[in-house]
Amino acid sequence: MTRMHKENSLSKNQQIIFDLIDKSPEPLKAYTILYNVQKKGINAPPQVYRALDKLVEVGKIHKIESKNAFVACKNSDCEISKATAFSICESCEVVDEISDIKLSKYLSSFNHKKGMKFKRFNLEFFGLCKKCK
Amino acid sequence: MTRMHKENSLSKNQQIIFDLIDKSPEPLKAYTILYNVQKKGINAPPQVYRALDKLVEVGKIHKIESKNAFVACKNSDCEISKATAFSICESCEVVDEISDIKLSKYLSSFNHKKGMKFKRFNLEFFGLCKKCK
DNA sequence: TTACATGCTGTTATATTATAACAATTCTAA
DNA sequence: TTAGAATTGTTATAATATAACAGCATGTAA
Ligand SMILES: [Zn+2]
Ligand SMILES: [Zn+2]
Ligand SMILES: [Zn+2]
Ligand SMILES: [Zn+2]
Repeated sequence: MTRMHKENSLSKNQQIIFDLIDKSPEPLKAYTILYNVQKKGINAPPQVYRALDKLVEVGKIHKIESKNAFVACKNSDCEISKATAFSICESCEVVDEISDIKLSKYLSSFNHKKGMKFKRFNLEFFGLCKKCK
Repeated sequence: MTRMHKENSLSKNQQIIFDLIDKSPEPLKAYTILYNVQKKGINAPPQVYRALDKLVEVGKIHKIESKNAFVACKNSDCEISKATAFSICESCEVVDEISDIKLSKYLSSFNHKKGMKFKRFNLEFFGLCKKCK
């Protein structure tokens, strides 16, 4: 495989899987991804999960924890995913990444009474989107 | 089974499983729960998951989505779990439910630009607890 | 009473999500 | 060019969660 020199580049499998997630209008589950990349020679779950792990690590995608599904970051990689917020429609299941500076600042500077210093947060809002309400 | 008349009461299985979670200093996973209640005659996963679903629904417990584990609500049942926030230590895995009125109000009144009205949120903070940092 | 609806239970089987373990190859920096 | 790191490919298995069906208890309506 033609490999570029460094840092920002994704490996072959990572790129294939990122492209699929990035094109998708909805969060994708790991096995949905697997079925959709088998034609590209990715045959087994570990190949998918490894790529997903890496993509999450570098902030190219996020995991929607309440759905076990993955979306591409729409938000300059969220400072490597330290501060993520999503709106999730309980009816049509559409997920949008929220990018609200005030919200992000507010939560990033939130300090726990018990002396814990937070490095990261994930926030998931649920409701009905415009179309569904 | 002796059935009480209504509302607040939990069924036998629900009570057994709630008691176990409530006593636990840490979040419990479904199969950990299963192993621990087999002596009480709860033998199969659906029995556990059904009780968990109900307990979540009535706000007696919460699911920590990033860990697939359950904790008892420490916070007057969080208005039936409409507004939950947790701190999670990435080292020792201790989880605390955050009850911060200002935070809760701020998030409950947060409105999405795209016109979505939120009914519920779940927030998970990650970091190192006092002991681990 | 009978009939029906609801909620809980028990059970088997299966679906879905995720990782362990190992071998081989490719990339990168020195 | 060579050693380490990252990535890949592969098989098997672990961990998490639900489908489907049957039974029983309670409450309510006919
Ligand atoms: Zn993002
Ligand atoms: Zn919708
Ligand atoms: Zn609570
Ligand atoms: Zn800790």
